[in-house]
Amino acid sequence: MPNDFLSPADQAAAEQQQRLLAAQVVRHDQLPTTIRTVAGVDVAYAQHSDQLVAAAVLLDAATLEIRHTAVVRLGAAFPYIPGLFSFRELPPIQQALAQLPEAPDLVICDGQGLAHPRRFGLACHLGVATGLPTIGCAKTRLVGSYHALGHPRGSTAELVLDGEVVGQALRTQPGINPLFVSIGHRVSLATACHWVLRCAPTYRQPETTRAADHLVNQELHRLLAAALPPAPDGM
DNA sequence: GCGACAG
DNA sequence: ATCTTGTCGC
Repeated sequence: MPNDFLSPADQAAAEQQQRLLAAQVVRHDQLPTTIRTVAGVDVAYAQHSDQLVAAAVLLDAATLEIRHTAVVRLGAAFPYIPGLFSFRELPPIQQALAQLPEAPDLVICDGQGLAHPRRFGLACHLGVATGLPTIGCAKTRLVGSYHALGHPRGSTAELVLDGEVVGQALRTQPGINPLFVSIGHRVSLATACHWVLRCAPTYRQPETTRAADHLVNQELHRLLAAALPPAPDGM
């Protein structure tokens, strides 16, 4: 019942749902004065399976050390369609987040926030659905255009769509492809970039995403191994 | 009509 | 995202 809005009857209904919920996105800072924990979420799946594996990881915001983790498995209820990504990945992600012993002060998502055709990417959807402050942090662009950015770590370039700044291309490591950061919910674009850069001191991707990615792949491999016929040990 | 298209 | 083998480098 509470998940009805996550499983629209068809594509048109899903898009209408996005237009409706997009009005609820808070684009300014409305998060704790002191951020103590930051969470990462990610999803993985096997091509010939309808099973989605999602993970939520809670990191200490000061040290970036892992404090808690949660992994869940759930059947896919929606196909992957660019622009309707959240209807596929949000259900398992929300379940994983709910399994954490405590709610995070901030969540960094693996996907877009406002940098979306209807200004309602995964990060916005998760934020509005949970009320948590969220940031969109994607590896590639979905919409908008941007100019070349500098090579140093921390260089940025505005991502523009229909004359509106919907995000920022942010270089987290010198000379390495930038990430695409956008507002999810209750976090301004400047603050979002600040936290993504802060969480990515060593690698291109923030530690939150890296930790969640590692967990889902580990769980996926366990699933695949358990599903395959036991290999004969030829000795 | 022809590309582009988060994960 | 997933599939897929080796290769180059710290």
